[in-house]
Amino acid sequence: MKEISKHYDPSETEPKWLKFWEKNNVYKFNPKKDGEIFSIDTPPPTVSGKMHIGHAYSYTHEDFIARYQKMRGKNVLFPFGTDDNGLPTERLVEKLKKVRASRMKRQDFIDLCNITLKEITPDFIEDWKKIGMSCDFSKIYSTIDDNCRRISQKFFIDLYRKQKVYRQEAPVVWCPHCQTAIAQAELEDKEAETFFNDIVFKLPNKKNLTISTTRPELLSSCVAVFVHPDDKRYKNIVGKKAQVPIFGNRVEIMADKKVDMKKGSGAVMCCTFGDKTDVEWFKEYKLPLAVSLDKAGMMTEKAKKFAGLLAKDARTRIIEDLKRKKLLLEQKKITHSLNIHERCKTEVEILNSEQWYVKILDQKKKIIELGEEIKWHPEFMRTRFENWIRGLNWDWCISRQRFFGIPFPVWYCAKCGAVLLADEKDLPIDPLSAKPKEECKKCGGSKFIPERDVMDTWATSSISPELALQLFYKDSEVKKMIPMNLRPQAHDIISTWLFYTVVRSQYHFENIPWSEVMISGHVLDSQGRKMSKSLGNTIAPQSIFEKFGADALRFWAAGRTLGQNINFSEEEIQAGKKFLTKLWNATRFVMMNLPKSYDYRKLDTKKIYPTDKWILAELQALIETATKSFEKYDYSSAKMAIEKFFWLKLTDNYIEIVKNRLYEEIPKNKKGRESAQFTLYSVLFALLRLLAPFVPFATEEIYQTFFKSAKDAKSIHLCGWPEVDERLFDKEKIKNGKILIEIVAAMRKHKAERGLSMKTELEKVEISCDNATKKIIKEMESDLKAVGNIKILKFANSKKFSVKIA
RNA sequence: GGGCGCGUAGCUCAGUUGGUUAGAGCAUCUGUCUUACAAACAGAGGGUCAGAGGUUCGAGUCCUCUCGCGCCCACCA
Repeated sequence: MKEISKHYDPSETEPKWLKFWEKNNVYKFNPKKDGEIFSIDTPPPTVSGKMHIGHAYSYTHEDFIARYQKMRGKNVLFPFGTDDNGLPTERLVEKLKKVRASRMKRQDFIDLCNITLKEITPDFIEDWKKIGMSCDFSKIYSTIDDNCRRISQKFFIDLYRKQKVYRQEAPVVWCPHCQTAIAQAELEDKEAETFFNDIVFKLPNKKNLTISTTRPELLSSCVAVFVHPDDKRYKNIVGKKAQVPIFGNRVEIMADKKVDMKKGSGAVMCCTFGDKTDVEWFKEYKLPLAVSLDKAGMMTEKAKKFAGLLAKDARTRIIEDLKRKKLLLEQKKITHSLNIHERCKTEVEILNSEQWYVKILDQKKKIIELGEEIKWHPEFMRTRFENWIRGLNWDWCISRQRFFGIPFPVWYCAKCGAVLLADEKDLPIDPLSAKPKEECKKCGGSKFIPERDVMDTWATSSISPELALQLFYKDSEVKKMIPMNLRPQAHDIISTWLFYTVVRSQYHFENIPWSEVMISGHVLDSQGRKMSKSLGNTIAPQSIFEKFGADALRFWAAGRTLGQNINFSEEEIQAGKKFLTKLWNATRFVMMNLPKSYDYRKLDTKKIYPTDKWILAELQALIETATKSFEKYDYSSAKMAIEKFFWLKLTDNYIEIVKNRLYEEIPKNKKGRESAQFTLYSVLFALLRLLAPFVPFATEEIYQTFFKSAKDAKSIHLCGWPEVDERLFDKEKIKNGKILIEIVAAMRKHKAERGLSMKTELEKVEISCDNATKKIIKEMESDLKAVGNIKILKFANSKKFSVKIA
């Protein structure tokens, strides 16, 4: 055999096998191929420049499963796509190109987005290949491409026809920075310091009514004052009017149980809109609308002399004004939490505006039930899903007053306002450039106003099963592929992507979108903190590929139970690399001791030595454990079992024990050598296949270098999952191996304690044991004597097992 | 305030339905050039399983409470 390096070098092998897999279509999906289909609704990553370590962590998890299923003989549909429309993409382009969408012509900005995506997407996807994803990369969808626009619009029309989507003017969560409506799921909390201001409202009897507020700038929006119905202090003023300071208008004092008597003065102003309670009161008591903030977060004419100011500045000016007029009694510094927009961290407002909504509030119970039909891994993630649904307060607002997104295929009749939908045959369309082909069905009008809004990015990604399936199936074939087998994703988007997909699937197909979901955790830094750019504790996966290789990274990612967060640790990744070196060297050893073009299938299995039967039994147990674990999506248990077998059983013990049989040149023990050769070869080959889902590059390199002969599968990943050989099935032998290892350990300890070399000859070893144990040891006597270099092996009859060494 | 997860060796984590003396890797210490691997190998030390109570012949594991950490949600006047 030619000289082969003692070290395994991922930087050399990984790019080589990437090319090989692509060239040989190893992961290409053929819908017509035989075998049960296993379909995966791969998360389309949001195009963001570079893959981050969290991606690397959760995408490898799903790849473990995809590769396992493939080796089990399933026809695995593992598609790939990118999510690249909506606000996230707009923000990325604004950052990369240093532009502001709001200051550009609409079409220019859209063009720039498309150009930018073309520039950055290929590099972005490259990292997903580098990490060893076994997706079919030959067909990729992008959520902004023509086909996705078509499907997204088609499904919108479906929602409209099924009356699951409606347009309404109502208070909605609004981001003044992005100048668009957003959904509840896009909110984050932020702790902030502010002042709780005690402000004087005048009562008709000239007495003062103190109102506490953090938002004095909304005074001009005040439409009522509320007190608690049981509050004795205010009993006789309910129904009377209070005068709003500075602005002078009078508003009714009303009683409602939502008021907290203990908070502030126990009297609260209701503005349209300061918070969610204001919205509830507005609706319940049919209060008038008083808008003092515009879509950009600036004061309106309603705020009179404060008009045109930013809310923040208006607050300062109003406070000054109140102070001068002696209408500000006290300012208390408090910390409260407020809602910010997750994309830009701006404090959100509630604004009245016309938006498209998908009905979800009337479906809460149904969606929770659907969640129960899906199998969750881990199970507790379902609770998060249910909690989120129970807490929902708004229907899902899907319209965005933005630019780079999928347009609504809708016009409005200029005369009567009726909605006119585009014809499905014409999709995808942009209502801004296309014109309807018919007249208004309601009034016969022929003038139309196009919808300028675009859809929220989740409105498209929530039909990802269909986007993925359409890469390989016709429109008419999609329905029969639902539910798909698996949705893999991380836990942070249970309330968005996962939830919305269940909703959409129910509306379009009256079915769950997938039968199982697997939810990954996050990567934290070595101290368990969230990784963030501001903390400077992020790790680029690209630097890990370079330093340790993708396999080492994958090995690390397999080390934590599914659903749990993991602390980043370079030492752990180092350990993965060490494992590969060991695997490489163990293989080298085996191959050095095999004849050329060895065919393990030829050996008569009746001639297997007892010691060899032990390791084969261990292998059988391992295959069973690994299979069971993978079926439960518990890849970390599988990995751990494989690792322990390899290191503790195979290399530390079995190989050491049979070495001498292999070294023997004289054919007096030809059978012993052949049995060891057969065992080593078949154990290692099985082990390699068990490891292939975790470390696809290294196992491919080893397979191609040492195992593959002309008639074998062209890749380890096409070799199939190892199976237990019925002829060798004997689990009882595991117990025999335990006895053997115990004796070996005793001899090693004896030598180590005396500082002796492991080669040192032992004059006499005496084993005390019962007759049954003696029989077992006797069977393996020659191996035992050889590994310990024992001159005389003696037995003593005793119920208690012990080893005496002289 | 509610929900979920976590708390096991110095560190990172396993520990299946309760069942001998609680495991692994990293780190530490001692030794070994041993014809796969010295980035290796052999051995050793190291734990009141967060705390308290309970169920049980038996609890890291089941129940109750308390404490600590993390995440999600609510509160936002």
